[in-house]
Amino acid sequence: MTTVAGSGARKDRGDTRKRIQEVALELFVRHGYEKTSLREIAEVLGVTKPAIYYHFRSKEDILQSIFEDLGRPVDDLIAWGRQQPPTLETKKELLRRYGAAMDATVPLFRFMRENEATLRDLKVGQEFNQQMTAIGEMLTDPQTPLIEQLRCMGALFTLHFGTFALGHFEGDPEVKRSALLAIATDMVETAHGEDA
Amino acid sequence: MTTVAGSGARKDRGDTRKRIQEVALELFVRHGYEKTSLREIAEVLGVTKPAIYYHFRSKEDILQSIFEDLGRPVDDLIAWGRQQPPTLETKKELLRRYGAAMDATVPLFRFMRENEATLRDLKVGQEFNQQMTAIGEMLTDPQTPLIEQLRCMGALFTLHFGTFALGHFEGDPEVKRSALLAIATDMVETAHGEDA
Amino acid sequence: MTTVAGSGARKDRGDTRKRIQEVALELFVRHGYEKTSLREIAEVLGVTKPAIYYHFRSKEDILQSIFEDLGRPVDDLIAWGRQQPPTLETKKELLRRYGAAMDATVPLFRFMRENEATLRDLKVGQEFNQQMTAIGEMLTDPQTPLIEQLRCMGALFTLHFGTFALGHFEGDPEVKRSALLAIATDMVETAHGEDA
Amino acid sequence: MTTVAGSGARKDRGDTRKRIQEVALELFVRHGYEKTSLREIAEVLGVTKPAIYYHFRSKEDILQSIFEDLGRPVDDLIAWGRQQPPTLETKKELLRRYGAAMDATVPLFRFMRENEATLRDLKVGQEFNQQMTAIGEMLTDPQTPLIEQLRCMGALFTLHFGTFALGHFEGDPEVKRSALLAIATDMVETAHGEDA
DNA sequence: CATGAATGAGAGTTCATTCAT
DNA sequence: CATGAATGAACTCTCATTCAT
Repeated sequence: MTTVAGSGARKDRGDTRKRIQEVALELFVRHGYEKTSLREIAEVLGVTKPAIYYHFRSKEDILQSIFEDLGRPVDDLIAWGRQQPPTLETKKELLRRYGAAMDATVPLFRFMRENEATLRDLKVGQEFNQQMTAIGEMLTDPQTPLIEQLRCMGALFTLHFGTFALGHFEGDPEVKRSALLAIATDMVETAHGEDA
Repeated sequence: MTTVAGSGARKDRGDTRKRIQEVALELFVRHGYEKTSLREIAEVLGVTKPAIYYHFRSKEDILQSIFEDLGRPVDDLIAWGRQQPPTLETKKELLRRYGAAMDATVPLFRFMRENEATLRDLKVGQEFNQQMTAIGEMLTDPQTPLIEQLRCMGALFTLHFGTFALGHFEGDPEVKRSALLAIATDMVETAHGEDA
Repeated sequence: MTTVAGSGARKDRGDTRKRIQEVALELFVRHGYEKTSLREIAEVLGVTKPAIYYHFRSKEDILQSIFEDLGRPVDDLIAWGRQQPPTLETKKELLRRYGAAMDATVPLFRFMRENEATLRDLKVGQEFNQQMTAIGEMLTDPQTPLIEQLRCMGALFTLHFGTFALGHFEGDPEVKRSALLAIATDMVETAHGEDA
Repeated sequence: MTTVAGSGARKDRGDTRKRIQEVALELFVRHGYEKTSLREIAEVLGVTKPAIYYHFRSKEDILQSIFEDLGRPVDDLIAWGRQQPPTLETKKELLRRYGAAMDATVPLFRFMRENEATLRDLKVGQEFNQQMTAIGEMLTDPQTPLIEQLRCMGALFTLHFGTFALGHFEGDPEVKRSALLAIATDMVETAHGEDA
């Protein structure tokens, strides 16, 4: 009935699953994970709750799947970092790539930051924590003085949390982003004893 | 109704209210605000739920009161800052005092950071956000180049979020704290064109 | 629609229907009727739920069909019994054949016994109850004293429920079964005033 | 408001808990455990579902509590039996008392029998099974021939399941009960080599 | 014959909150 | 000050069942 092949815009295809992820992430970001109910997600999508359960086994599973799809860039980044020599150049590249990865998935990162308590005992939250920790470890060299380790960590925080605060400042987004990266880079250079 | 400071020996010395706050904060920090139920709080305290409602009008009210009591140092800090000239020295002192205020109430700050999404539409969360913003504004001078504004903000982030990460590093807590403060101070000095 | 006995090589030899029955009975026995979901049955079979609905109109229909296929021996037994004279010899033969019928379909009987409450308002459960009652009536002669009627009924219960308890005793299954039958036979003989 | 001490019929007292148990048992017996919903129980009682949860932690907990209250007689019986010598007289007394215990709690026993599959993986069901097994073991002497062991078990089954079937027979309930007990007693006497 | 996708109904459970006492 | 008892609303999740394909 609703058939006919042709070109165009079908009501749904196999994209329901993806639409669930999109809507869920949007609502998770807006209201928080706990306060977003499946009823709400279903309502926005115009389907019923069980329809969601056809595609995902549980509410947590929706989140999990979002992370698996969107979190990959950071996973890749970590894998890449582990194969590089721990030089200053590597660290600067790490920051550059991390900033880019964040930028591509700001909502996900915002969600992570804002729901830390909730995610703590959700499998997915622990994985994310490990990601952050892993990158932190690549940036900080245990051989160096404490203050320099902390400075590298500060570089990461400046970049990470600063990204979310960029909205408070005026100017071209691209310019703001590279300014932020420049600051973070300065910090690791300072930590390595170079002149800024 | 509200506790009177005044004189004497009250039946339970009015500390029930305080105990509720303490237990609540501890559980809020541990499990998150949403996932902490009043039943749990009451159970830990060994009282019944209505007993809590005698002291507080709602769950949110408990949180509110905690902030009013514990968040005052930051309020005071902001008030102080507003009366100072916007010099480098002021900024350095701001960071120093902010670090000290955090230190005195780490759990509260941790809770804030980890429950941002939840708190966002709770009155108290907005107030906190204003606090952070207010301090940020005192540190950043809109007249200076964007990158230096961002650097000052990075100093705040480094200090703020770094505090929570200090546990990952070895060493005397006092030493770690002052190292962190030194880094933040470096950053605002750099922003002001001074040599680090 | 319904399977045709007839000739030839069907694509999947019509055994899908039978496999559904087998798996369903096994799960019904293991977890109970209510707690066995069609999803579970479908999963074990490696097919989808609608595939089951192709063969059966409803969950209850699956059960119904199992009974029609496996419950026939008892139906036949009842038909046979109704054509015999109500002698002691007939009763002994009834017990013998009932024991044999049970033995051939222990799982079904076990399922019946363990899900009585559930089955009560399922058509199939009522039919089974009528079976039990019918056999009971053939064994008990309303003309005889109450105690002897009860004794005959006790013979049936001993045989029926004892069968399920045989696992608790050691020994050759065949030996145990005939011992049980012997006891039941003793009882009806006693009821008929014969020496055991 | 609804106060006033005096004699009479108060709307509730502390008996809500007991009323829940009564209604629940009645519905469990009538429709089975699984098919009885808390909504139904609440509706019959004229309260809301959470009211039930104030008194019981879960649906299973309701059942558990019913058993703890009503199942005690059998527990006591088992305790008593374990302190007696394993004589014929003891066994006869066991049957007598078991019959009496059942009679006092027919609905509970009926419920057990009819919901075996459901209860199997509910803690309470396992406990009940142990009860039955315990009494069976007191009646059967492993030293005697298999057939006599089975006969004793048959005595228990006759008494147990016969009790539920008594409704099918006419006559004074008291008379029917003692007839049933007499049959069971006969059986254990026969097993002990005595003349019936 | 079979599947992917969806639905309506309802389950058990928990929550913040409110009375009368 | 505090309790016992209860409520309304909402939650996550599961079920048997039904389509169009």
